[in-house]
Amino acid sequence: MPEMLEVESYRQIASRALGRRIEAVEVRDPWFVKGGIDPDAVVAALRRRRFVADRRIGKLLLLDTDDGSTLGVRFGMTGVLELDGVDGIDGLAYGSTRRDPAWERFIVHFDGGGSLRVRDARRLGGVELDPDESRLGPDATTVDRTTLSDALFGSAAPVKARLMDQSRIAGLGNLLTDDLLWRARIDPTRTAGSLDAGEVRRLHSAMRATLRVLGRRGGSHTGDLQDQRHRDGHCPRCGSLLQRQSVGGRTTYWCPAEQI
DNA sequence: CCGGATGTTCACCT
DNA sequence: GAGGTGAACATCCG
Repeated sequence: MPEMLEVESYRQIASRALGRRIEAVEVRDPWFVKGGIDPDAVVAALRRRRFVADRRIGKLLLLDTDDGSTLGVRFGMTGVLELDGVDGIDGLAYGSTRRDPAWERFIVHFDGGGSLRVRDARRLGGVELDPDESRLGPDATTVDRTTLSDALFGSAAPVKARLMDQSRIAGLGNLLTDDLLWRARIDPTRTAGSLDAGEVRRLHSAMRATLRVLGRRGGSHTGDLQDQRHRDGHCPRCGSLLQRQSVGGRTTYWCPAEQI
């Protein structure tokens, strides 16, 4: 479920835990600890520390401790962050809201009884100590037109694949990308490097608009295309039958009449 | 029952 | 080197 809009919501929830003393850390699922580090090392790094800053780069949530280390959290497709029993997705449009204690993979207990919990049914997410932030491009909310243009320049890959390449631009997932390409009226299969200046301009403003509008509406599941993401789905603007095809390894929907 | 689902990583091709 | 494909992870939903 989480793309950058959801993770941004998680960040805001996590910010309420800043300054609290960490009493204990529970690694319910050792497999959930990434980066080739012993789960005990993560526990030791966080014990008795406080989180002093909350950050987000794309879909990666970063919590800095007063000790100079950083806890990185990735949510995969089904990860949810919960603080003191409140889900970071409350208030967002979401699929299943089921809570199964078996899905709790990583728990930070604070002095005074509160807790920060990472729940992930499919285990596609994970936590990591001091993740390599340099592997991510700039967050999509900060990308200007020149940066976008540079990210596309000279690439033979489909423009959609390039937009979702987290090392170029961080944060855009499958749903947001389909929606912004629809808004920009650009065919997702177009070669990234083939877009002219006017198209890059359109793409950039569509990207900004999509993040702003969907952020306000309640997340990446509130896109204009969302209800039509199925076989026989139609373009919300012109009514054409949507094209459905795998692009950049992901199921992609677009309007063959308008997106050229 | 079957196919597909918001993500990332990796092995293996072309 | 660049890009594509499929697998893996585990579960839910239509």
